[in-house]
Amino acid sequence: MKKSITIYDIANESNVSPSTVSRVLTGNERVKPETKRKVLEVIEKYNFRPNSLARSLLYKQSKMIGIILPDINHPFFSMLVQKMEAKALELGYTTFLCNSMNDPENESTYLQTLLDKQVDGILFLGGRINEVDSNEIYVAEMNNTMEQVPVVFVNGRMDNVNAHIVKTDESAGMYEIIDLLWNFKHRKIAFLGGLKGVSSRKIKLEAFHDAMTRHSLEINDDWILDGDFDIESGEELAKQLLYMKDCPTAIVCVNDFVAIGVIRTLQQFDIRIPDDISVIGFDDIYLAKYFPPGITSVTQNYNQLGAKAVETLVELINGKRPEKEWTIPTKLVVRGSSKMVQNDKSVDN
Amino acid sequence: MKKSITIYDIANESNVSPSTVSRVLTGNERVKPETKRKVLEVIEKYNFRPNSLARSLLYKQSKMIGIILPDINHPFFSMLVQKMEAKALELGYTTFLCNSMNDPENESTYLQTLLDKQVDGILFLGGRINEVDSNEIYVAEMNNTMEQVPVVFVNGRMDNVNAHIVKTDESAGMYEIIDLLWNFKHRKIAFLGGLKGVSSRKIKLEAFHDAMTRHSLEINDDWILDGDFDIESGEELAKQLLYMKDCPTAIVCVNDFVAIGVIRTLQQFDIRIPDDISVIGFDDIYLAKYFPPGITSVTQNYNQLGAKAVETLVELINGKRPEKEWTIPTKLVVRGSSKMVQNDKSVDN
DNA sequence: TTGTAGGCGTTATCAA
DNA sequence: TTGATAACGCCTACAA
Repeated sequence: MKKSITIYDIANESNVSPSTVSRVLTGNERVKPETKRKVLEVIEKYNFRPNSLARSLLYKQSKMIGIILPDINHPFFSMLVQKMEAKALELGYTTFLCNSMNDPENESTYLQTLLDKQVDGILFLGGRINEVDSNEIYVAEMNNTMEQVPVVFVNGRMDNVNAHIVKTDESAGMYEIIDLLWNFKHRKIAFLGGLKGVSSRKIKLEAFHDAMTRHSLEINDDWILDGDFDIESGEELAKQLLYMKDCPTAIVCVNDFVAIGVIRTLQQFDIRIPDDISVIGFDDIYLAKYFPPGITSVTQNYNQLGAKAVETLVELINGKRPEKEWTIPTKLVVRGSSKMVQNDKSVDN
Repeated sequence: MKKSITIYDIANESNVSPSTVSRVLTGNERVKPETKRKVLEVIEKYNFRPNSLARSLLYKQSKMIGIILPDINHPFFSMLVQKMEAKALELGYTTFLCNSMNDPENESTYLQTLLDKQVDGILFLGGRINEVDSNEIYVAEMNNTMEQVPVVFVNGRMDNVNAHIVKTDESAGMYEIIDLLWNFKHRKIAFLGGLKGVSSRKIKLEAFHDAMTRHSLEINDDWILDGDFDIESGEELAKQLLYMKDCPTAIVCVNDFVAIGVIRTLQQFDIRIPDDISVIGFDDIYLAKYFPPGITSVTQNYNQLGAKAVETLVELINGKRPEKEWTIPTKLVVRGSSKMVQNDKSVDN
């Protein structure tokens, strides 16, 4: 099928040596303009391009960055990955995407595959670096990986793994949310969703506690429910909430998907959003703006987050010493799902 | 940083020759159990793994598949890509993702990059293979690419490019939609969205015409509006529709995003979905199920589509002769956004 | 300015 | 059963 053509072929046809062709290709050394022209002609003619595998072998760098993530089908990751790819390209790297599908074994396999393929560095998102308690084996594996190639964690960390970290300020985002709700006179606030033991829930929940306490707001533990990160979970948890005698006036969700589920379920029970209950999401996915009544959410500044992660990794690759940990600010986006509490109204069921 | 360790190191430490180490690694030839054990021990000790670049160079195959697509951030593609990756992995290949961001220049660059990286085959989605009129330069480029490596088009084609094609039966999907609407007694049907000159619009629109004619339904050209494939476009087009004296009772959208936009706008104008107007989408993205009132849509059978595309490509790589063109059936999913026309109701404005 | 030779890490062939 | 050698495609000293 593919009679792949090499510098030797080009050299033959141009009546020069392979090294001269190579020189023309790299431009690192000078070649007589005339021979150069001749060689370029032949290169053009055959549409020749050097085998980057052979080059990588020689240079000991592949100009590839590996990205391990749980699931590209989640808008948070697909958005982030898109930004990362763009930044990597800008810096002369291509990216190698690996969906672990949240299976730690897949993560291990991919980690190994990426090393085999000689990527110059790895960006790790979600999965094991998002577990509150890190599994010893995975810690060992990560550390072993990091001996071979630089690794940057995005929005996560692992105990006993001294990786560089780039993350969004999820805590600050949560403070903003509670501040908003406080200003909107909400005093009865719930926190819904997220898997127990997953740090993106834990971080937000801790900030939730802090912020509530700071405003001297009482925390009702019945209103703090864990589940998962998807729409179904939001629906499920909202129902649980509705069975309770006392209901909150505002619900903070671990992400926008949960918020969507919550909103759907509440509406099915004829509870109006935001008139009866305010609902807040997190991540500001594309749909947050469009899902009626528009979801108040916290944007993770995908562009900055992705770019900084890639930049940090590339600096490490180049032997520089970037910040060990870098935090990207978040920003609250207020939309229709939240509003000021109306004194003349109350929710009972 | 990375004092990369080679079979020579392993050979030295095990007091055998590099070739023996290689034999242990590949398992292609027999080695004395005792030496094998010894070598494996050292391999284990250093956590050694062979450099796959070097292997690829020798084998002239990288076990990598390139995927070029417009934008991973669109649920249609992210879902599809996820399935493709899984299937590729199953067949022993890793995937190399490239977001062209709908820029033909990026497509060209990536095509070249993938060849440079010696991928064994390329899956091409969207972009230039989705243009009704193919640009000559891109045609030439595609043909040139196909001389070097097998290429499979997914849901697209190009004039004068004789590539293998795997696609969903978008026409059949549209027939199903019109049949449904017919059974629901709709007689006034609109078609909204999609860029003119993009084939995924053209195919659906042609099927729309066919199906309408088949049912002897009159087609009102004012109700056939083009725009884009996103939510904003759906909103825009719905407004245009509302300005007209006569309004359809059902709106068929080029995809779910457009449908979401249409539904939003109609609801803002106090038009009830589906009581006043039925709205149909296409693609059955994750959110179609959850966006109130639930969007009736056509699923593209992502799993089958992705798997078949990868299988076809891998067969080509292995010198087999798969079907030149393969069509995956679609399936209509009926949800809350469509219903039977109520005779006692009419929509005027 | 250009050519020769050696090496990047691996595997396959051939000989021992 | 094992080792030496050449080859994959490219690049860079070094020599000419």
